[in-house]
Amino acid sequence: MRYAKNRKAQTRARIVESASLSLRETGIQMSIVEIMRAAGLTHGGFYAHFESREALLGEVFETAMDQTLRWWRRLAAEGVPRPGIAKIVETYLHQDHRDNPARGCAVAAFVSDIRRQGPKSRRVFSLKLDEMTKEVAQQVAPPSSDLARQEAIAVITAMIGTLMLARAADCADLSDEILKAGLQAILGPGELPKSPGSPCGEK
Amino acid sequence: MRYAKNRKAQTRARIVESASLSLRETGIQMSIVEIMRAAGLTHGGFYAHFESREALLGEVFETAMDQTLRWWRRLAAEGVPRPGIAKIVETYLHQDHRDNPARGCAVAAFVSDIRRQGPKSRRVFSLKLDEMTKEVAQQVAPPSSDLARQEAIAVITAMIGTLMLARAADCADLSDEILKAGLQAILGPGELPKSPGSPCGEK
DNA sequence: TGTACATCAGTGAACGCGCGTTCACTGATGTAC
DNA sequence: TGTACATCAGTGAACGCGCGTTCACTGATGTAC
Repeated sequence: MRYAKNRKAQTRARIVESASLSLRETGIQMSIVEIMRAAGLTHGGFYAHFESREALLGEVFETAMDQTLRWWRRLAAEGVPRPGIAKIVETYLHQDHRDNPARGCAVAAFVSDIRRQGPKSRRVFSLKLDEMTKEVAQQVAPPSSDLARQEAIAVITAMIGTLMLARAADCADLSDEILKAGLQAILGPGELPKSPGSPCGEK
Repeated sequence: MRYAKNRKAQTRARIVESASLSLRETGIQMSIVEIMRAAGLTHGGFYAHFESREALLGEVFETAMDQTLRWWRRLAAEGVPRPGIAKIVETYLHQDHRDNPARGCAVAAFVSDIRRQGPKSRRVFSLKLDEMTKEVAQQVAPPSSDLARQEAIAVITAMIGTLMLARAADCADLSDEILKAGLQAILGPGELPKSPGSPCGEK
């Protein structure tokens, strides 16, 4: 071997991470040139790591959803002794998350594109979504019932819908109003959240 | 004039309508060739009607959101004497709407793309969204209060989030479960809806 | 009513451009001696 | 330790393709006589 044994794997991971950011920032029309440049490489090297653009996409869907799932788990752990759900929802519907899509929730970033992907990517999406549902179900009370699962789904869809509309709104007033309405609808009219500890999705 | 006076306007409207369908079915990466072919024309004629692809896009955003708004108004009228909101939500979260995005809700079709549009399109989106919020606020009880507006926003975001996730799910079971969870979260655990009168958005 | 003309909505070939993909090459590094 | 060689991750020019856009042309139709 001419290079440290895991050097190629590290480069590959860097490309995936770069693509994960691009996907959430630019959308599914992100280009390979853009991804590779952001990873500090030139576009030609791409095919030493991936068979095609589509192959990368599939992997990025999975990686990004895993990141989001881990983020939620971290938040839930920080949320005790309150129900973990409150910490998740407050962080998710915070302005910092709204304003930083590139490091934010994967689901909100590409839900609308999944419909048009191949069966493999669609499968991965559904499986990861199911994992996320289970995680959230454990944070609502009472956990582990059919009702908890149904509630978890409702919380997830409400969070995602709220975030996407808040991001689409073009003036801060309307956008903040949407965030607040979503927050209160999910958590009830409790005290307003003090600025949460980890403002954004990653790092 | 060599043609009936409103012939050009009719053709133009046909292009917009074709683009409105394409936008919701294919997404924002719809092509001019595709739109014009669906309108029974060839691509070259496009620039006799629109200055650019972007100009068409802006007009289609507005037209499509207007169609959705009118659809909601029709449903609200059909929903009396029950609160009109029930009719809207039940129809919105019905399988027929989920399975026919091309003729369905404009907001769900392109919320995630609005962020990346120019200020004009973003403005139009926010204005139309505000109109939709007002319409829904009139259907919740008690209408015309600040609380009604906040509730209306929550209903809209929940509907959109639910629909988008249901469309992304790759198996019917999960997708139906999402629709049902969204429905119950918004309307409460009432009787399940009998198949609504107008299954889909348009016509 | 019938014919010649003028108009311009719509056609389709052609353009440049950015994209995904390929490929001959390079040059940094590990190995053999 | 020092030198020659082998490897292959990464480079960058080149490719075909589909896209948005342009433009010279056509042909259906309204108007003038």
